[in-house]
Amino acid sequence: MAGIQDEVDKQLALIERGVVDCISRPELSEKIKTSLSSGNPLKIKAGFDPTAPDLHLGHTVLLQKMKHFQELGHEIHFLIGDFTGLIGDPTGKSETRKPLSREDILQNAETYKEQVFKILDLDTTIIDFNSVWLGELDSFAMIRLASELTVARMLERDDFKKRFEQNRPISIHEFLYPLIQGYDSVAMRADVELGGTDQLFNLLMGRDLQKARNQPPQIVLTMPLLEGLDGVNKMSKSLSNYIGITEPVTEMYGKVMSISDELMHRFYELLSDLSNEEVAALRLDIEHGRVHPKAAKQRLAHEICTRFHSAVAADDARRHFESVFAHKELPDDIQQVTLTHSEPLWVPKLLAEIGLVSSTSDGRRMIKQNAVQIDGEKITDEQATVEPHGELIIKVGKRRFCKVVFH
RNA sequence: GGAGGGGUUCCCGAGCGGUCAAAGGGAACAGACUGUAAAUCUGUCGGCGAAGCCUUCGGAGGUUCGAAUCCUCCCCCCUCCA
Repeated sequence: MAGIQDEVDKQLALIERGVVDCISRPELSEKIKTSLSSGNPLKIKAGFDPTAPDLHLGHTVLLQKMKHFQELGHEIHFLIGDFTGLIGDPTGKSETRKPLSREDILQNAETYKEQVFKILDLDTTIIDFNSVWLGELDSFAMIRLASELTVARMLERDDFKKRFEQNRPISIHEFLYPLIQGYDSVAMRADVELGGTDQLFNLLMGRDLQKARNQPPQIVLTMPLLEGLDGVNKMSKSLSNYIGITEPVTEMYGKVMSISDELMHRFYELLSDLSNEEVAALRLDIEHGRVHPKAAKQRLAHEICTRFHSAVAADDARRHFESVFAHKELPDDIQQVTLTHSEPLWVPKLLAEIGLVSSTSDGRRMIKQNAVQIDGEKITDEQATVEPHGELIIKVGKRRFCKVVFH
């Protein structure tokens, strides 16, 4: 019997790592114990909204936690909210989101699948679509569901409460969203549901509804939200402050290197494999000047790139980064454009033509701002022209390169 | 059903007959400083081979020498009362 308790404690330790809320721990402990003694794995649910076809590092915080459960032998359900996506989740932004078409959702779901298994184990992950059971829910059942919850309870949700107090609109269908998400847990008989801290209300809703139907309530675990590249807002596609897990390795490496030092620690905390102690130690080392922050960031960038690409690719990305930005050399995979012209070319026009700037006006501006180099020479005259022969290496700003070949 | 508020350049948001390509902030971009850090400072931020011209202020018309600003109709959003 002592053996089981040890195992329970071991599992709890891994599961609780990085978790913000756990509701509730005793129940979780109990569930694990039951699972161990019965040999039935726990059903772990995590829902994904099918709006963003690209998973980013923010999502991986949650996926890593799912992975932990998977490693412990539990049953992972990757739930794609294809039905809820039709409604539009009111979460976050205080305005209603426009619903997606059926085609979009399916398309997005496919893309999700391709990406999820960079982290989760393909063979033991179960992918569910909530349209399977929600599509069958008739108006009757819907009304019954709605009767299991009060408006007052709904208004406890922060987002709703604020809007209600400020006399801003709340559509009825927004109430339906948490309700339906909760119903998913009922339909799935989930043991545990995972989500970001912003999902707490919705996750608890699952517990309420399960209780209303005499099911053992699910354990709710929330994970911290990862900040985006700006270091302020949460990482999200719509704010374009994200690092997508399918991005080219050099992009990924570069983006990690561009984050602030403060944010780097956060990334270490939430994304790296280092233990909390190691992360804290690293922070101290940097504060005391024993480790250069840049080195620490490189290590982080390398680790992340390795996870989503490979160690070799990460090495390459590092070399690329060093040569282009530290030594200001030209990248080797420079984009090439072939042009045919007989007359001398006005530089702003050329820049626009090859897409390095958005218009000749923009090109003029770049020249005025000393941002344009041709064959290593800075262009200072807006009127400058170029002979249409041979090859030119053009650079705009720090990161825009193009090789032009004239025919 | 009744009363009122509003739609401005990527976003927020001023402007309410000429001096408006439109204040201010944010984002973004460029330059300086660096570790492509961050922060900071400076500049740019509709288009055009350009000290001039052209297209923008929800849509369509109209008044005027002149409209983002006034009028008419339409579309959309919001609030309050019932």
